[in-house]
Amino acid sequence: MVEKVDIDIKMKFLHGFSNKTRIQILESIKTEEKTVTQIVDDLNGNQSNISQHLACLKGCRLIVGRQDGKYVYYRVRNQLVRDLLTNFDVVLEDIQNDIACCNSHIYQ
Amino acid sequence: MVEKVDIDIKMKFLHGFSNKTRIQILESIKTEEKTVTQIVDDLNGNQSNISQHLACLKGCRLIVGRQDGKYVYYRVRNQLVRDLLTNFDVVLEDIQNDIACCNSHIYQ
DNA sequence: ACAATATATTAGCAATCACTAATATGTGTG
DNA sequence: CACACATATTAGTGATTGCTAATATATTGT
Repeated sequence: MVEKVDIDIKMKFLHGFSNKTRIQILESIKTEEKTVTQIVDDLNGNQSNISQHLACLKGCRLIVGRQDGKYVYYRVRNQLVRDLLTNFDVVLEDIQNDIACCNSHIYQ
Repeated sequence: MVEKVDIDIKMKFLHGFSNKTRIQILESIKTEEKTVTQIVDDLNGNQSNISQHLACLKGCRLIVGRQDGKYVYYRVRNQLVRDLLTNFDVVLEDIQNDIACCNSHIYQ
């Protein structure tokens, strides 16, 4: 049974998924925690930019960080969030199949 | 098994969830199809605005519309998308519980 | 064909967002 | 303490987004 959720908290949460860099970060740390530098290298990104998106994802409660010496390791919050990320791909695969079979659809 | 999905198509898809009005539309038609006017009334929204978001959601492949006379009925694409919407609430409930128990967390 | 209703589209503007560069903070090491 | 490295923060700017109002298109009934 799913309880009522506040729409504004929900939007803050969903905001986490609305940017390509953030999605790439989530995918990068979906199965293993990584330091900021590792993520920056992974995405071939800008350190400042990645740090900002990490702060955003942390604010959205999608990831958690732990400090270890001079490194900060980030990981996806928990299995529920990982499942949600997988669920995106499941739905997307379904959509892509549909687009593939029915070329009468105009993909805007 | 989940296949590779194109990141840009994925972002287009996820864009559908990044706006409060669009989420409200999705929730409004999650279990039953509705006309544009019904949705406008439901959300107490602006007709032009809602139409634009409906076009966006259709482009994201999250909803489908069918014309019946002078009405257009919109509904959530399929069960997979409905499940995804439910999944949002499941994860969110978990996050809210966590915020509720651990007030040492600063919710920015 | 005309009026009424339903929906879509367009244009313009204000608000939000994402990026870069520069700088600040924090942590370990010689 | 000074230096190197890791990460965070800030400010500024260009791009994207979402809203409203106005208008266009489509469908039905008379």
